[in-house]
Amino acid sequence: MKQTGDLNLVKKINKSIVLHHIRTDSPISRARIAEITGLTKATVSSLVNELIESSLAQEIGVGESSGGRKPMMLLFNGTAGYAIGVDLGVHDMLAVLTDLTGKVIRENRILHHNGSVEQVTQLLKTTIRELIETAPESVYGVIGIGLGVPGICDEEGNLLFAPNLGWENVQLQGQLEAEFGLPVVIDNEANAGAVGEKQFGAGKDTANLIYVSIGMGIGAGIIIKNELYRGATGFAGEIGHISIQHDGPKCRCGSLGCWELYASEHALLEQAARELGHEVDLESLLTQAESGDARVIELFERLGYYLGVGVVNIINGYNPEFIILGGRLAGGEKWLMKPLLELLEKRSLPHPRKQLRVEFSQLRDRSTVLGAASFAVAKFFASTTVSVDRN
Amino acid sequence: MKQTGDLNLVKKINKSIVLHHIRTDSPISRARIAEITGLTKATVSSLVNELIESSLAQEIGVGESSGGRKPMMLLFNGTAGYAIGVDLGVHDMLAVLTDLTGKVIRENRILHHNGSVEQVTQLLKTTIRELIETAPESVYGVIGIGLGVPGICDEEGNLLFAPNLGWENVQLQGQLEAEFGLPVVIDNEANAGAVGEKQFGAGKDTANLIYVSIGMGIGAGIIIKNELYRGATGFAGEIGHISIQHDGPKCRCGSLGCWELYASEHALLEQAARELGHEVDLESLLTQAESGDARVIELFERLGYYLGVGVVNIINGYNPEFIILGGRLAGGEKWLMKPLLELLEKRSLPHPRKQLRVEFSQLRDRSTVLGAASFAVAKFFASTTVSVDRN
DNA sequence: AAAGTTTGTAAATTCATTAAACAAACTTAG
DNA sequence: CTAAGTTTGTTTAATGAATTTACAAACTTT
Repeated sequence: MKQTGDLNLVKKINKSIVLHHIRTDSPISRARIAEITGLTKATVSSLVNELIESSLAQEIGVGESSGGRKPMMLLFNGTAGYAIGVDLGVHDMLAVLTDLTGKVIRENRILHHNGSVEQVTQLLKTTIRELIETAPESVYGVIGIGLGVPGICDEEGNLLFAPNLGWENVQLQGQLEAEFGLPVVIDNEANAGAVGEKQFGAGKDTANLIYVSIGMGIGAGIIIKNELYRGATGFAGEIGHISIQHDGPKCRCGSLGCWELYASEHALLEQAARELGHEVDLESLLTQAESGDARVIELFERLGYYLGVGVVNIINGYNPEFIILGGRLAGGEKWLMKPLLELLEKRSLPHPRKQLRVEFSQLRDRSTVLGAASFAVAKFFASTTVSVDRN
Repeated sequence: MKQTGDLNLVKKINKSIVLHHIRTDSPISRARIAEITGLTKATVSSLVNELIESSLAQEIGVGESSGGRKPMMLLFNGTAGYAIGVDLGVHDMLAVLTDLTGKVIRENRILHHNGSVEQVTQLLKTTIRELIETAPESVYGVIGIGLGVPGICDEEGNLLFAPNLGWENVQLQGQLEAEFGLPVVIDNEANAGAVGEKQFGAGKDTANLIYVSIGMGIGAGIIIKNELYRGATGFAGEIGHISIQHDGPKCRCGSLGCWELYASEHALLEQAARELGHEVDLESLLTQAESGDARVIELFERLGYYLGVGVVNIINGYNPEFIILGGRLAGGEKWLMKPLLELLEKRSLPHPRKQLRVEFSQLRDRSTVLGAASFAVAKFFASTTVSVDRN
C-alpha cells in the first residue's frame, strides 16, 4: 500500500526516461531527448547534468548541425561500474564480468562435479571473487551479482528446488550478499535466458517473448510487456511439465506424458541409447549427425516433431510474438528446425501464427549468463532511478 | 514514448489511490485514508473534497470516536452513474444495468437464433437501448458499455474471429460507439469472466487467477498481478487448444488432441450421444445425473478427469493462485469436482499446488456480464483518474 | 474540570516541471 | 559576405501539488 505520488517520484520517472534514451539511442543530444520524450528542454538539461554529475552519462563532443547550433552529443558511460553474471549449470558454471552496457570484459568457465552444496557454493564464491578482483577501477566498482540457476526460486532469491543439482531450499542470495557485501539477484536459468535474449539477443525489439531452454529438462522464461512473468509463487514457466499425452508415461513430477519426456536432451539420449544399442552423449550425437548418420538424424528429426508439439501449445497458451529456442539442444538446430516448422504450419491457429517468429538462440550458451548480469545492472539502476516500462 | 512525470500525474495517482480506498474500504474517514496511504492529512482532505465535488464520494455522518474528535465517514457514491454489461452468447444474450459499484439494477436475458451479424447486432442495440432508457437519473448518466463475446478481440475492440457465432472481423466497438455516443469496451467472454470473478466473485483477494470458461469450447481469462493478460495479439488464453494428446483426433484449429475435444460441453454431448444412442442436451444430462443415472454420472466423471488433465497443464504453465471453473458446464460441479481433485492430487507438482485453490464459479452465468460492466466502469475511472495497481 | 486525543483545515514552505525569454552557435539565401 | 533564420542549451519566473507546521474543534478519559 505504498507508492504514492510526489515530486520525488516525478523526478525519478523522468530521470529514468532520460537515462533510458541515453542508454539506447546514443549518441543523442539534449534537444533530441526533449523532442522524443515531450519533456521541456530545461527539464532534460537539468536531468542530463545530474546524470553527468553522477558519471552515468558523458558528453563526447559536438555532432552534425541540422541548420543551427551544433548539438552536444551524449553517451551512456558503460564503464562507470561493472556487474557479475553467473550461469550455474549442472556440471559447469559460466561466469562473466560485464560493464554496465552488458559488454563482456572477462569470462570464466569452470567444470564442477556436482558435489555437495558446500563444495559447489565454495567454487562459486572463488570464481566470483576472482572476477571481482579483475574488475577495472571505476566510479561505482562492481555493482552487483546476478545468478541463473537450474531450479525454482522465490522472489526473495532463495533457491527452492533444483532437481538436477539435487539442491533444496538453499539461501544462496543471503550467503552471497553476506560474502561480498553486494546486491545479489538469483533467478531461474530460463528466466535469465529470456532476459538475456531480450536485452542482447534477437529479442531486442520484442515486448512479449518466450525463451525455451531445452536442456536435460525443458524450462521457459516468459516476458510479458517487457517484464518477466513469474507466476504466483515463482513457479511459472514449468512448461516442460505440460502433458502432451494425458495417458503417457509417468514423469518424476507426478504427471503423465510431460513434454520434457519427449523433447528434452534426456529424452533424446534415452531414445538414442535404445535405438543404437549403447549409451551416448549429446556431443557425439551431434558429430554423428554432422557426418550424415541417417539413424541419428532421424532421432533429431523426431525430437523436432515433439518440440513442435510443445511449441504449438505455447503459442495457443501464451500467444507470444517471438519464441526463442535455446539451451544445449539448440546445437541441433540444423535437423530440428525443419520438422518443427512443418508441424507449426500444420497445427497452429493461423491468427496467432501470423505475427510470430520462432528461432533458435544466437547467443547460444550465453543467454543465461548475460541475462544474469543484466539482472544485477537492472537492480543497480532501480536503486538510483525508478524503472518505468518503455519500448 | 509518452507518460512522463509531472504534477498532473502525481495528482492523478494520488486521487486514484484515495478513490480506491473509498471504493473498497468504506465507510472510511479522511484520517484513516491518510494513515493507510502515507499521504498527509492535508492532501487527503483536499483530494476527498474534490471527489465529493465531482459526486464520486459522499459524507454519511460521523462515526465512532477512538478517543478524540469523531471522524466524518466517507462512502463511494455508486449511483453517480450507471454502466451496461452484455454477455453475448451463441444462442442468447444476457444484459445488465449496474451502478458504479457493480450492483445489478436491471437484467435482461434474450434468446436469439444466431442469425446474420446484422440481425444479432440489431437485437443487441435494441436490448442496450432499453436498458439505457431505464437507467435512473444520475450525475453522469450511463457512462459506458462493456461487452463479452465468444471470440477473439484485438485491443481496439474489433471482434476478429468468433467461430461459434460464425462471425469474422466485425467492428462492433465502433458501431456501438457511433450508435450510442458512449465509450464501449469489447473483450473475450473468458477475459470478462475473469474480471467478473476478480471483482465480484471468489477471486476478490487474489492478484493472479485464471478463469476457465467451459462451454461449447474452452477458453480462459488470465489475470496476472491484477491485470488481464492478453498476449501479443489479444490471443492469449486459447487454452482449449493446448493438446493433451499429440497424436489425438484432429481439431478444427488444425492441431491434434486439443483439450477442448475432451473436456468441453461439445465433447460431453458427443460422447453422450454415442453411448446413450441418441442426441441429448446439457440440461437433460444434468437432470438425468441428478436423478442418479449411473451411465450419465459416469460421463460427467470422465469429463472431470479430462478437466483435471488440462488444469494440471494450467498449473504447470501459469502457476496461478486460484483457478475458477465457470461456463455452462459448471452446473455439473457435483460430479466433476471429485475426479478432478483426485487427478490434481496425483499429478500436479507439490510446490505450486500448495498455494493453489481450485473452485467452481459462484457467480455462475453472471461472471462474464458483471466483468463486462466493470470494464465500462474501469474505463470511466481511467478517463478521470489514472488507474494504479493496488491490492 | 483539566488533560490528552483525534480529526480535519489553514498557512507557509518546498521543489520539479513548465513556459517564456535569451544568448550562443550555426546554416543558408541573396 | 552579410542578414536572416534555425537550432541548441541555459536562465528566470510562474505553476501547482505535496509536505510541514500550526491550530481549532470535538471528543474521551482521569
